[in-house]
Amino acid sequence: MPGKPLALDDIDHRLLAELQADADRTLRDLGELVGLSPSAVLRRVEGYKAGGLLERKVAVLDTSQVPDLVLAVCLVTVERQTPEHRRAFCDLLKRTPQVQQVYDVSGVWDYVVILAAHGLPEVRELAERLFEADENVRKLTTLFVLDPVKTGCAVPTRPMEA
Amino acid sequence: MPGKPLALDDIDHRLLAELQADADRTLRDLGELVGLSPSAVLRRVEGYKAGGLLERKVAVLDTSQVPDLVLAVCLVTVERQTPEHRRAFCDLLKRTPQVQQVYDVSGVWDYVVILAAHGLPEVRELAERLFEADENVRKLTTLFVLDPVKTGCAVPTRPMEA
DNA sequence: CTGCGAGCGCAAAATTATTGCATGCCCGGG
DNA sequence: CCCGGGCATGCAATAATTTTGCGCTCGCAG
Repeated sequence: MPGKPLALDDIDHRLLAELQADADRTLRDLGELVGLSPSAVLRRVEGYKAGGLLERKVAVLDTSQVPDLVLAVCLVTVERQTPEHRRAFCDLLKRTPQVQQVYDVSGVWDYVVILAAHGLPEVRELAERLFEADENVRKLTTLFVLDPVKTGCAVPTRPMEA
Repeated sequence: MPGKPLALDDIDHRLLAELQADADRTLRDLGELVGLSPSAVLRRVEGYKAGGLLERKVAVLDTSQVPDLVLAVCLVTVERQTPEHRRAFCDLLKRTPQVQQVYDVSGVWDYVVILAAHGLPEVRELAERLFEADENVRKLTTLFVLDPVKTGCAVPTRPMEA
């Protein structure tokens, strides 16, 4: 359960931006970057974790170094959106390692799913297992990624300055 | 420049999976997890970095904790794909913090772009600045994210077992 | 059979992350 | 205007973790 005071100052914003860009630095380095002592940085970071803002730290691999890796963007339209179906559908996607991201969206499509598989055959198999086998999925459009121009999950913590 | 021997064994795969799930663990913990001493784990991880497989470690924030954060998936179709335009277009996207991901895709659309902005106005402004202002962008479809069901950048390092 | 080369565990050494503590600052209430 | 109390910080001591050196074992090729 989130819900915390959440009052970030300029240093917090800079710290979060740095951590999202590269979380593999020492507290001392981060401290110098934002003008704070190592212990102060640690206490802030611990605060983010405790408050749930900072979810976790993860390693990011270079997709081009993984042999045969194929990325695909799937646009999915379902028949009817029942709560039960939605839960089952999302749970399956969450449990599937090859499913990188899932977004419930508004508009003509209902879901945008990003897959990361090994070779086209695996993409096809996933598409069948996850979508075509689902009675409730009406339409599926798969866009193959030719080039992952930019990747990451960083989000700006404050509005644009301009 | 990548290009390395790249011969991963079972332990490497498990280690990479663990690091992609949570990179904030000690070498000792990781070692116990895969059955290796801390120093052996370190040497492997250093190897991934040196080979370029492991790009970096990043902090992941809980998007629901960032006030007013709006995610959107943009499907972009361009007029003509010239190398110059492509470079300029991609560079601009790479330099824009609110642009989380960019995929060059095959099919009816040319690019899939994921935006993370503060409030709808910012999304609109970004859409104008990044796409509508570009003479070469012919069509833009924006899908607003109602719920980020699953997020992350983890990729499987080996084919499905089944 | 013998000579590498790769990778490992162990233990020492170097760095870092953590914790305790006293101080300075900002506010709200005498 | 002066007086706490809460809060965040720096510093220094302490606890851990990371990093390095070294000797050993295993698999393979000469």
